[in-house]
Amino acid sequence: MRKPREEMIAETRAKLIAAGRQAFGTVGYAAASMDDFTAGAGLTRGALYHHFGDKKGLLQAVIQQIDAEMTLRLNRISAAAPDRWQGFVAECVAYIEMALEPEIQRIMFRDGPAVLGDVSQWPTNNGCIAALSRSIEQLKADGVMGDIDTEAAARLINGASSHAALWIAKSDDPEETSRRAVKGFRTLLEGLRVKG
Amino acid sequence: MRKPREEMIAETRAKLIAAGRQAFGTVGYAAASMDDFTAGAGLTRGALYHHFGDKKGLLQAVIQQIDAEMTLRLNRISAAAPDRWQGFVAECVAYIEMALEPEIQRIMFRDGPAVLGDVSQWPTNNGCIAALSRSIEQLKADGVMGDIDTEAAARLINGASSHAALWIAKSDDPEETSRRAVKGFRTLLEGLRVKG
DNA sequence: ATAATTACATACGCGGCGTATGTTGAAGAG
DNA sequence: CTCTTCAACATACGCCGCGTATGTAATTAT
Repeated sequence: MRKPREEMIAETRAKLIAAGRQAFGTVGYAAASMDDFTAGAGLTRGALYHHFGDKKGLLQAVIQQIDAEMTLRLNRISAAAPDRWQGFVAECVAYIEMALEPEIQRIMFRDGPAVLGDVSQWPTNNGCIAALSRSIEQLKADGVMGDIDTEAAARLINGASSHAALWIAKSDDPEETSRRAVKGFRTLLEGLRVKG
Repeated sequence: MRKPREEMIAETRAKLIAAGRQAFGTVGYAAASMDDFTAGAGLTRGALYHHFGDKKGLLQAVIQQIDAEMTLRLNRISAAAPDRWQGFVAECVAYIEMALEPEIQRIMFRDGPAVLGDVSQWPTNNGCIAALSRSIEQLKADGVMGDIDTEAAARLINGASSHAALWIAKSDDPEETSRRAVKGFRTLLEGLRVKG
């Protein structure tokens, strides 16, 4: 075995990220004790501080991982659609649905921004914004979407989506609320489409 | 002086809310030490626990106060507009601008949701959502806005606004970004307007 | 082979939160 | 008017969690 060392290190990092992700996603960032969830991974806080600097550093790594997964899912969805507009709409709806998952909601839309500031602002994890922006750019090039600032549109849609998800998740009847939200969302997007 | 007692109590409550608001709005909820900011108000943590139960209780009171102020401002703005549609747009733009104020941004859009969950969900402080909903309801009745679920529209617009504010506040050039955001936002709203 | 660095674990102190326990002064009963 | 009671705070205590400083074993470099 030439380099089991690096593998062990990567494994340790992965274990810490997984443990943190689990804890952050369930009890939340503030209530997650580093002693507890590192012990759960068979490690100590020493390892965490060594690899990630501090608790926020680990959160950052967790967010980066989740963002990558979300971006991948979004890209697959838009690629599978019959045309660009439908792909775009499907992408937005999927974004809402992802935001319904408790782990994503808690880490990406709640604790993340609260602890690290606006997460989508950093260079490392703007994957979802970037994915939305690319779709919008293409739609504008195709003449399907009217004249609107690309990044502004991406941000606004992103905000509307995440808030819609919060609304749905907190409602008494998530199923019904989800239908209302998605319907309203489609109407909103339709308003951006060039009429033909 | 008939009842200086109740006045003293109300004053104490107001002092605590003011001190908490100041601390939460500047250093943030998590970093705000109850010992510190209560001492700054000439009180102790004992008074805080007596009146508000715990730290979250105080945050709740602070949020309620700010929400009332924001609602008042929104209502005045929409009332001063020449027609309902312009009033609605002005209301939305004002909402973005309010969300730019550091105190509002920090307390209402960051720490509030992170600590208490979706703030707009509670009965006590959905003032801004309610204000938006009323405007939308009237526009629909006037035939100016198309068929869209009122609450869904209010939520989506609310989400887009607050996210836009975050984007602006964090950008390198807030002035320029603000122009882009507001312009994009107007375009988005225009898509909801019935064409005539 | 020894030195130096990496990858963790252990130990310590500090600050903050929540609670349990005073203490004071005002309102109500007789 | 006095005594009781209770509200409105202040004080005191213990626990937990974070960050850092330090220790240690294993790997790499020379």
